[in-house]
Amino acid sequence: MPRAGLDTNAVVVAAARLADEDGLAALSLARLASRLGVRSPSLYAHVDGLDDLRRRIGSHGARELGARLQAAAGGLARGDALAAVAEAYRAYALEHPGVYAAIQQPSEADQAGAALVELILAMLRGYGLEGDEAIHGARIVRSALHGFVALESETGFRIPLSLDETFARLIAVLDEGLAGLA
Amino acid sequence: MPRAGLDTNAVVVAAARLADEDGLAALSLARLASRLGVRSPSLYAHVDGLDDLRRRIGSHGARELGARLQAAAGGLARGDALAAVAEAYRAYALEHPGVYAAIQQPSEADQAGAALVELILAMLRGYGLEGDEAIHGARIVRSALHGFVALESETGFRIPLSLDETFARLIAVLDEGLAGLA
DNA sequence: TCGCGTTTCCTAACTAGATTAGGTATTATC
DNA sequence: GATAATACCTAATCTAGTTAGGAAACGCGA
Repeated sequence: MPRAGLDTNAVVVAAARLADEDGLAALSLARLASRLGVRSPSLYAHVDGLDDLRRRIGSHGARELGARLQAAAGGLARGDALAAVAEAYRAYALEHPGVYAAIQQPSEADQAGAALVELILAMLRGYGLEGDEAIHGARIVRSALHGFVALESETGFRIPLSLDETFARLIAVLDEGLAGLA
Repeated sequence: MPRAGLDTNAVVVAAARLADEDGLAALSLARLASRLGVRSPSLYAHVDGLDDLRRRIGSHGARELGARLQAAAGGLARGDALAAVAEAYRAYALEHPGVYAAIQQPSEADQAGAALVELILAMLRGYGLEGDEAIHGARIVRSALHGFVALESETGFRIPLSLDETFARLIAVLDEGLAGLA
């Protein structure tokens, strides 16, 4: 019988899709294998178990998210850059909730996560932030964006009131706050 | 042989401790049972399975966190109240990482979560925020606090630079921002 | 084209953990 | 002291992850 023709990348991509559809917690090797038309032990040829798979989804996602943010920020500065990056960040998390959750998992030596921070740091230079102060600023931006997005995608916000408006105000508060830090 | 004398509350409390020690993901009925000196099926007399247990840990935690924040805010207003609540929030999450994670799980009709929002809304009246604007403000505060705390407890911040200082700046940014929203 | 190694994939088997069914013994209540 | 409620147990089932070892497809050089 013919082979499925899988490789590590195909497995990770399919797993990412599955995680986005049903949630990262519902991702299992058994379900992934059946979706790929393969038995679960076969996945071990491409991936070193479930933990490794989740880590790979995370770093795949971090790379993808980084590219999106990079593209969004292109050519813009200060408030415009911040707004564009924030929108792109939120959009990615909503489109890819499972992958986004996987990105958050602690994994050592993840250069993709570091690249995200670099990108934000570059943006903060537009606010006149350098050195330690820029790092504080980047952490604040990440905290705000991650918090909003995590609460939004886990139904943490229950009151029926426009989340778009809340997010716009959050960006405004960050913009002012970063200007104030400099 | 004598009984262990468990009830639902004792099970939930022990589970919360276990979750804080080893992480919510590592919480299993088997480990909990063995810690309680009981076989795992016995837990079903007190709790309706692992999902139910996690939900109970979450609402137990939400109640506890709410009480801490309430106590922290007592008698203070505006920036002082905000700083005290923020510190208490962060301290709780660091002391109880497993329980804090459980609080985030979506569970319908959780009046404890709603109480948290009420508490923040009350605090925002000090900033002159009412109605929809107050709700936006509360969401922003929650986003910032949750984001910081989530990243901190999952080792999301890797650069060696004081997190206390970052947190102080975050509070300052929120304080200014809330004042600006009114 | 043949043979060769590599790689993908398989089945069989083991493990741990959640869960259900049904029974026994302890505790509380009258 | 009898009776009901209820902790708790063992036995058994199910799902999922993982390991071991083998067979078939693929790619490549002779």
